[in-house]
Amino acid sequence: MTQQQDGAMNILASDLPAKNSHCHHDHRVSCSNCRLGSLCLPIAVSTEDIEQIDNIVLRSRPIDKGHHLFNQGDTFKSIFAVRSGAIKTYSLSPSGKEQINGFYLPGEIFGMDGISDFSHASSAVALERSAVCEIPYDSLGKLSNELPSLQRHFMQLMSREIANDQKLISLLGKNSADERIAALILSLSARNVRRKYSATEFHLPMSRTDIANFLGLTIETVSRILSKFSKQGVIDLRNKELKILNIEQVRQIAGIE
Amino acid sequence: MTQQQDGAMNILASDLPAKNSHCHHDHRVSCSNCRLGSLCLPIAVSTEDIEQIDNIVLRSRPIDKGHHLFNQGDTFKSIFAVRSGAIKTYSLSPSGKEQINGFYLPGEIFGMDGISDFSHASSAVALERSAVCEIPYDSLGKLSNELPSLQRHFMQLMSREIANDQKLISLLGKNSADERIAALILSLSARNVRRKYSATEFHLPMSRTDIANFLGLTIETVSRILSKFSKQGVIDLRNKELKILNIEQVRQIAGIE
DNA sequence: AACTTGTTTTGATGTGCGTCAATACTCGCT
DNA sequence: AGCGAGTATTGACGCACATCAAAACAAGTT
Repeated sequence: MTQQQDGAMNILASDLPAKNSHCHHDHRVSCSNCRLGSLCLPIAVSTEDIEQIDNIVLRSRPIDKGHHLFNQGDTFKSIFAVRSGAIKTYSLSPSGKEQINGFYLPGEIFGMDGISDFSHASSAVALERSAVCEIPYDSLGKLSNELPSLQRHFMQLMSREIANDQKLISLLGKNSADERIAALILSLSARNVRRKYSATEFHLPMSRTDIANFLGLTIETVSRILSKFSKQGVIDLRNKELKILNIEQVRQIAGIE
Repeated sequence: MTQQQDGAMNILASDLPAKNSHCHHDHRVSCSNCRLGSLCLPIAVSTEDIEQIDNIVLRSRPIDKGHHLFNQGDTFKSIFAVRSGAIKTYSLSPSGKEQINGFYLPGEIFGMDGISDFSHASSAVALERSAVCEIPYDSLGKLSNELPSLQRHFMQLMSREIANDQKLISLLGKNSADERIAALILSLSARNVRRKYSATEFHLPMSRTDIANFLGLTIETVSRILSKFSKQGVIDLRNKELKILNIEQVRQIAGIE
């Protein structure tokens, strides 16, 4: 039943358990003062432990829209947490087609696909001016040995990524275009709530093309369906500003309840 | 380039790095004597360490076709390795649709989706009479603290699962029915090779319905396309016995090279 | 061997979404 | 304010795959 509610909400990105503190908008700010509060790290970490984590986190200056954090094939060194803005990760298939694997919003972690063979299986690019925290993997590994709760949390993040990917697989394999788009809207809404923002009114950081690519549709289909939802009075969409007018109906379309 | 080759092959299941030894057909046999040889555990593990692993692994008696190892929602306690037979994992969407997430062959690990919230996000069922090793997660966690290489290996397994899921996402989002089926055939072939069996002649453990479900198609489409491949002389398929007659052409259809 | 039950194949028809093409909007630049 | 390049919308049409339906096959049971 809890299953049900979360169901179509978390199709994207690592929807991490709302827990501890780390990372910030100002790129010099420490984890302990981070406005994202309980999104990044495990709640079980004590105050002095947070300092240790602070020490290994690299805080870069903001990344401009369109700039890459890493590219497919790059040596894997770090995982990343979004502080502000939005990131997409994508990979190129052998035949050269781009597939977007996820959108990552503030408080979410990405870059974990590179662990298995020490090279990134995807590329990561900023959808808008963004700030990220970089967490070197070897330091994290060492620190995990001393802080079991950190290790457990990290495992959970990866497991959650798997569970999310599998929801997306189901969405792509079984659902109509209407359902996919409704599910995406609900996912973004839920993640916005987690960040203490409005459930019904927010900015879409990605282009229509990105939405289409991510959902396995064409840009025309996405556009048409969004227009249809607008005409039906389910949403109000002007360019990238989305207002959900009837969230119950969005849930119905997505096929939950 | 290595990317390319592996590309459409590993769309399913955790295609683990061919490494160390553990697990067997006879359900009493220890990891060190396991015929699966280098598939399960990290190569870096020394002889006495393997004994430690041996001690925590539970070897059940064979599971009959159709019997479940765990169900969606069950408390997560263990991960599993296939010793013989074949397992599928699937999850039910909120609206009750079944989605197969992966097929697992001997030497492959499954059940890692339950770590994030201590409950399984999917169900696992035997496609034929199968034997599995069960590895309790808490014992594994403790042991990992002492054996860093074990921990690293486990992280790699999870990361690989993520990478595989993402290949499947790409397949479902971007590829035609022909391409999907060709990719599945290549994946099974590659995994068969890893187990030192024929690349071109093997048994399909799953039904047409399962193939269709997994690939986001209907059973009729799967059947038609397999018939077409047969008529074209690309494969020879009698019931569930598959012979690949022209693997180059299968690669071409799958869209690699 | 005949009967049952489930699985797979094959055919005829329909439709959701892709493709192609043209128009409209947005935003940065000068 | 006006221009230009990217991005989004809308329409007309076609096709790949789904749906519906029936026949063929497989495997176990008596």
